[in-house]
Amino acid sequence: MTTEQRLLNIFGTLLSSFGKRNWWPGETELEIIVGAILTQNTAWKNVEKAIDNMKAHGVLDIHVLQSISSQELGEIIKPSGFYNQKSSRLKLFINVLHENFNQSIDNLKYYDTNDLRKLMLSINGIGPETADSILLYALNRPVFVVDAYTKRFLKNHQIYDGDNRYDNIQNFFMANLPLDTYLFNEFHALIVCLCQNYCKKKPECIICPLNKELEPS
DNA sequence: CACCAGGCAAGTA
DNA sequence: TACTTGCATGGT
Repeated sequence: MTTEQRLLNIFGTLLSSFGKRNWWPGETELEIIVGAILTQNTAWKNVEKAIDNMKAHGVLDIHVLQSISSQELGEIIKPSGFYNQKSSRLKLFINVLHENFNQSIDNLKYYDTNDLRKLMLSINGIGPETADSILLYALNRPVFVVDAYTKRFLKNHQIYDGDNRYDNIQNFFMANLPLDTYLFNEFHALIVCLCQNYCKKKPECIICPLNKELEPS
């Protein structure tokens, strides 16, 4: 069996076990981008509170975000933690939209995926996972998102034997799967779902859907 | 009480 | 290149 076949089998098992995840939660591109920054090392539940606060205060808007002070924004997003860092990071991203994209997320669509990724990685506070989450979930680009769950999943199920570097793990998926936005969207969301339910620690993985599939009795 | 959560940057060896 | 630390709230 090729690596591609194995990955697609795993994807199929996860999809039939958990169903479509409908990621990313968020009604607009801006909300997805904001969520991607706010969820850095933070439980999604807390991000929801912060985003609800932003909506209640009417600041989930690129023009309002441009004019509001970093301190004031920090108070609003407090439940998501690291609020001083994150308010600055949000404003840095908004600044790029104003200076390079004529104050419109829509203008991002005219740029090449690799150029956009480099630009985003040049913004302080946006690392590879945040950049790729934005590219995949807000801008629908076929980019595979790697996170702590992905690494645990690969290790626990002995799928990948390369090193632990982000770009190499990402390349493992992208070199062994069709570059399909829907596939990458659903696959990452399913890995998160798997790890949140079964793959927390290695022993618990014995009962996870993947092992049931691999060990027919 | 300790530990973790959909990371990142800056500093150290 | 590969660790370590600060950032901070809220849930288990």
